[in-house]
Amino acid sequence: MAAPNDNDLIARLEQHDIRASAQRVAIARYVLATEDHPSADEVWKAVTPDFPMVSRATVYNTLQLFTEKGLLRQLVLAEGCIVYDPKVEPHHHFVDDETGAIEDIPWTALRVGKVDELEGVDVRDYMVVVRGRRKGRRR
Amino acid sequence: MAAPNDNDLIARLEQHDIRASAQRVAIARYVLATEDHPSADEVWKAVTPDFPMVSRATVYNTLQLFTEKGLLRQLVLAEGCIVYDPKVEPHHHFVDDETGAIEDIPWTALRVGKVDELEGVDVRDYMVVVRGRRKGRRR
DNA sequence: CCACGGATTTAGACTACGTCCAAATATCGG
DNA sequence: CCGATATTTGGACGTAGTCTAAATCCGTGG
Repeated sequence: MAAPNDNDLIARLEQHDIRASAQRVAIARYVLATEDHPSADEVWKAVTPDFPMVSRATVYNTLQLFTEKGLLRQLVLAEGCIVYDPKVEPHHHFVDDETGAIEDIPWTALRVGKVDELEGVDVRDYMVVVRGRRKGRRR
Repeated sequence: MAAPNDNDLIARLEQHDIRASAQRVAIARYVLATEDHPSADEVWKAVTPDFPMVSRATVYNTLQLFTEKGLLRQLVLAEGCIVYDPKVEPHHHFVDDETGAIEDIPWTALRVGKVDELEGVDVRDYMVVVRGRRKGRRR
């Protein structure tokens, strides 16, 4: 992931049908190269020192645009954003894309293998998170 | 999940070393019986109509307490809490419990089975979320 | 070269959510 | 009943995210 130069970035944006404005390139420079998983606000904070006058709204809009165009993925995994589950035994979760509702999936409904082969980590807990939509819903 | 009466709830709290105050029972009444996966604020909003003067701080503290005592689980899955990932191809994630850092796990490092057997859902995407701590870290 | 119109960006107001703290209150053991 | 401890309170505070109307940018056709 060698730091791409701006021409590469611009080409990449245009391949995805995105007009390459200065702000968008500045945002892409950071967010397309990072190993982190930044929140929108973290992206804003990271971009701002180099490009002092990007407004928050632009960063939020741009990240949304990049996601629609397939340059980024949104993960619902932000630390500090907690939801409580009264079912304490292990189970998996389904998240409905339309409503955001979270539903339980029984532990035995899915099979996960090779977790014990992961290197360098003490696993406390794991689960599968499935995203999609429920079938047979009135649209 | 027949609505448990207050005596059951009180017994359950005490089994977990929690003193059963009126506020705690009111919170437990909702959060231990729900099928939803409410955020702390949603719990507060749910409890407040029946028990008008519970402060937000109490709800937050109590949920934290219930979690420590094993009555609840915290899920980092709150809708609207988004983090961006420039790696758009499928992969899994590891979340470090100490730092909250999110790291990628290659798709092939884990094996997930039976996803296609899930009933009633169109799966768009799925991943394993592993939580734990990295080994061999200076503490 | 200029003017036009759509695309993009902007500042800042606004809301929601979560944290923190010192003071008030409730509860328990003796 | 008393004092000590546990619990709750309200309200101030900070941060993250949304929204909007106005300003600006930029490619295109004339």
